[in-house]
Amino acid sequence: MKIEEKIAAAVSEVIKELAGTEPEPGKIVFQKTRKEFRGDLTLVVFPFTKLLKRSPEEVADTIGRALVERVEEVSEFNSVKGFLNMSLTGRFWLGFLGENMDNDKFGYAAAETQQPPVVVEYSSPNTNKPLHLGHIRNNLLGYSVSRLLEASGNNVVKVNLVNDRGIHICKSMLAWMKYGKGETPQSSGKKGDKLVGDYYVRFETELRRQIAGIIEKEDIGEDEARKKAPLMLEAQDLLRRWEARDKEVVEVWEMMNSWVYAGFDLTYRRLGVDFDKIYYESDTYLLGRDIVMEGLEKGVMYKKDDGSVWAGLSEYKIDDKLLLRSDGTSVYMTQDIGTAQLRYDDFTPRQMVYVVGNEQNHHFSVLRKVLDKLGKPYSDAIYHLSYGMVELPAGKMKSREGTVVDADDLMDEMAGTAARITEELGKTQDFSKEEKESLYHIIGLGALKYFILKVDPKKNMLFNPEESVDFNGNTGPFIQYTYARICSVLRKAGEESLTKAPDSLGGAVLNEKEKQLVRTLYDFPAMVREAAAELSPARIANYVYEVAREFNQFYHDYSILNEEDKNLSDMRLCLSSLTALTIRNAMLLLGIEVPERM
RNA sequence: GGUUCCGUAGCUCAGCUGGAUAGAGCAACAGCCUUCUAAGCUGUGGGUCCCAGGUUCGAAUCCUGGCGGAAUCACCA
Repeated sequence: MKIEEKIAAAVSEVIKELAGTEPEPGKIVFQKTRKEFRGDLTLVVFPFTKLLKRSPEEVADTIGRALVERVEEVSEFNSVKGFLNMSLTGRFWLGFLGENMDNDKFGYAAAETQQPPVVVEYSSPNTNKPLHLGHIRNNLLGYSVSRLLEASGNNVVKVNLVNDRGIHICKSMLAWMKYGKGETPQSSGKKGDKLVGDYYVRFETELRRQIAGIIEKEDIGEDEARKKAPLMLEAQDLLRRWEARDKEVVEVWEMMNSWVYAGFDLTYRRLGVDFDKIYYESDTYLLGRDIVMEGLEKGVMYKKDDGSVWAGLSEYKIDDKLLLRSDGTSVYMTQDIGTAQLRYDDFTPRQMVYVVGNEQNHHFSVLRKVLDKLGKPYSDAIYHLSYGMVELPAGKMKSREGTVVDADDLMDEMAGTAARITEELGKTQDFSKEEKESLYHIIGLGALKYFILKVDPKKNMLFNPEESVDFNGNTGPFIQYTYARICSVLRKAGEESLTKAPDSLGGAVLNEKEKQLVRTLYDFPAMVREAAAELSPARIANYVYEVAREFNQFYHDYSILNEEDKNLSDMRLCLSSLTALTIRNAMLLLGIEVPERM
């Protein structure tokens, strides 16, 4: 039983004896005692003053006295204006330390294998352009949330839904067919996704030229001109040929997509994310159409005179949603209906998490309602993890203005900065070339990932390419550095004294700083559960920063290896060891590696 | 216009289901390396928690109404 539960039970007991009735269980909540007061746990007693008909001070004192008497782990208490601060015994904290210092999985719960899984969809790229900063936030969130769910005992299936068909794909295909002269990644040395992206840009450039010409000649609006532009008509024709399985078109499509996938694979690998299953829209969009047709037969959807099929949503006070165009082709919503069904058939998950930007909030709320109308049992299992935009100092990223921050370029820059700073500090003089490269990658990505994940997912965030590459303060490298420092101490201490250490724990007394650190480490398992429940890596990021900061204070103030009292020295080694484990495990939940030297 | 989200120090962000005097980092200034890694530590200055009501013993946090910003409401994805 956790100590909080034990104390809560005792509090409940005391109140029952005095007042005759037990307080509601939810009213007994503990918080960490604030630094300026003495104690480890604080109970707010205001909720009980009415029940006991006494002043907050009296209530706090009464409960405090009873707890010291009845709960052996509670050593003393003080009360300030209705706040009951209690201290736990050194024995309790040292016991916690000894039990966990060797626990590689500290903070992680074992998977409940019987439970149906949670499916997490993330990344979901289009195959017409390379990944950029926005995708990075998506990928990091999706990966981290998956790890969080795993660490709190869930079975998790990570899936990617690749949007590999549609008019946008046809645009880059068309440009390549018209202007490409057979260029391939091999012939040009370009990364496949970059090459295809270049042709997408080329299409847009040529298209704009045509539109401008049409507007000038015919004096019509831009939207109208766009519809008439020959390139646009050709792209639409290409889509129709693709849907008709035209051999030539399908070949080009397969070839260009394979280039893109090779490019994505490299980016994913560098980013450190992966998937258990990849869905392709080209495989699933027809299923959605079938389901919609079923809905039509059952009468939950309706057909307009022009042949288009709609879901009526007036009962939810929102506009009806088109599900099939008048020409019978499907839209984005149709396809998502299909993939939801497929996912349900594949895994019967208890929850389906979609990591998708907040610009699609409306889309997902409609998706749930449509699935509900269709009578699908999994409509409630759909959860849209909606995250905010990544903005640049100049505002939103715009491909037209060339302000898109490319994922590969960004990772290169981060590693480059890591290399420059590390060399300046002279930290890697005895590193081999491979070791250096690996380290700079770890630090550069650590900085990037931490920077992005420490922000609450639902908030928009600002990314300043000039300033964001900070390695001091509340940053990934700071936390990695703390870890490397601890490793250095542990290396010097050697294996033997560390394994012997728990035996001598009994003889040590924790000072305030040490106790504060242990207290923070103690919170880690609960923190993982909370972060998983909220699907918020930011909680872990901010927590692990606090751990690192507290350790550095302790490290600065007290000597570990040069402490003469052997009991103290050993205890501090244990404390350092558990701190390192906590930092490592927390960072791994964020998808961030930690180096043993830096 | 409807809906949803956001608004906390000069800047970037924390602040858990309501709890004590609202916290970090960056930037500025002042200190600390013959001692386990100074990517560190310590200190100083910096706040109308957007505004106004309400609920409560207690509100940055919950409710209502404003103001400001973002997203969305496509036979786009």
